Amino acid sequence: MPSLSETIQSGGLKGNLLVTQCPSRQILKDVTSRWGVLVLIALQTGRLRFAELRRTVGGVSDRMLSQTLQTLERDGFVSRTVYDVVPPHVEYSLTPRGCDVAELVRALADWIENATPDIMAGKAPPPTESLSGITSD
Amino acid sequence: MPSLSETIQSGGLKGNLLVTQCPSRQILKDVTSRWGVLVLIALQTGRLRFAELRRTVGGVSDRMLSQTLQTLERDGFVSRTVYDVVPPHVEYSLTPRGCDVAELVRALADWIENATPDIMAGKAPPPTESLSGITSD
DNA sequence: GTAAGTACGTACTAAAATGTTAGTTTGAGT
DNA sequence: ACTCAAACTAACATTTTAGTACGTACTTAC
Repeated sequence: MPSLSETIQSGGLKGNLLVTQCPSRQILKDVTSRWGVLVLIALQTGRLRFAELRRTVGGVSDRMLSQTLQTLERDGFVSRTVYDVVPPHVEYSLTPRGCDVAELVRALADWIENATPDIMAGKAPPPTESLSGITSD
Repeated sequence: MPSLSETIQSGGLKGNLLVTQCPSRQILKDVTSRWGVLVLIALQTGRLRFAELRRTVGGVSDRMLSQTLQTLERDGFVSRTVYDVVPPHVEYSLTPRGCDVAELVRALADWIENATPDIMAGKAPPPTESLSGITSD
C-alpha cells in the first residue's frame, strides 16, 4: 500500500501525469509524438504496408517512420506482420489497444482540423480580460 | 475554389493532417507538446497563477512554462489576466476554446493513465500475428 | 543492363526542443 | 538590512528529434 503522502500527491492510485516521475508520461510522449499521432490515424483506415504508410503520412522519412512504428509496437498499439518473401512484405495494423487510443487521438485531430481556420484567422479569440485596475498584456 | 487534385488529395475541404503542409499540424504540435498537454489539464481545474501552475505541473522550468503559455495564448486556448501590481500578479485560465480541447486532451490522458500499467507490464500485448508461411519479427 | 521498388539498419548531420543560470523590480516579512 | 517571492526574459549549454545518404538482397519492368 502506498504511503499517505504518495496517495495524496498523485491524487489517487492511478498514475498522475502531473507528477514528474509518472511513467504515463513516456506513453503520452509516444502517442503524441509528431509522427505517432499521424501513424495512428493512418492505420485507423486499416492494415497498411510500410511504403503505403510512408505515402499516406505526408512528410515522414523512412527512418522516422520505422522508428515510430517500433515504438508503437513496443507499447502494443500496432502489430507487425512479416511475410517471409522477397522482396520483403510487411504489414502494420492497430491492435485492439491501438484502436482505442487511435479513436481518442482521432477525436482530438478532428477537433483541431475543424478549429484551425478559426485559430489561424483571429489569433486573438476573446481578448485578454479587463478587470479592475488592470493592464492587459 | 481549390483545384480538383487538392480537394482529392486532402480528402475534403477541411485541413487534413496527413498532408504535409496542413496548418493544423502546427496547432496539433502546440496542443500535444510535452508541456502543452499538462498545462491544459492543469488549467481544467480552474484559474491559476504562474507559480501555482509551476507547482502543479511537475517538472516544468520557468522558461518552458512561460513559453508554453505564450503559445497556448496565441492559439486562443488560454487567457492571461495581468493585475498591475507589484510584485506581479498574473492569472491564467482556459478560454471556451481551450475548455473544448482540454476535454479531448483530458480524455486521452485519462485513457493513458489507465492503460499505462498494462502497457508497462506486458510490453507485448497480443503478440505479432502468425499467418501462413510467416516469420514473425 | 539498368532503374525502380521493398523494408529496413547504420552513420552522420542539422535543426528543434528543453534545461540551467543569472538578472529584473518592488513589497512584505524578520 | 537582508532575504524571499512574484513573473518573467536573455543568454548559453545540452538533449532530443529529425533528415540525408548509403547499403542490403532480390525481383520485376523497361
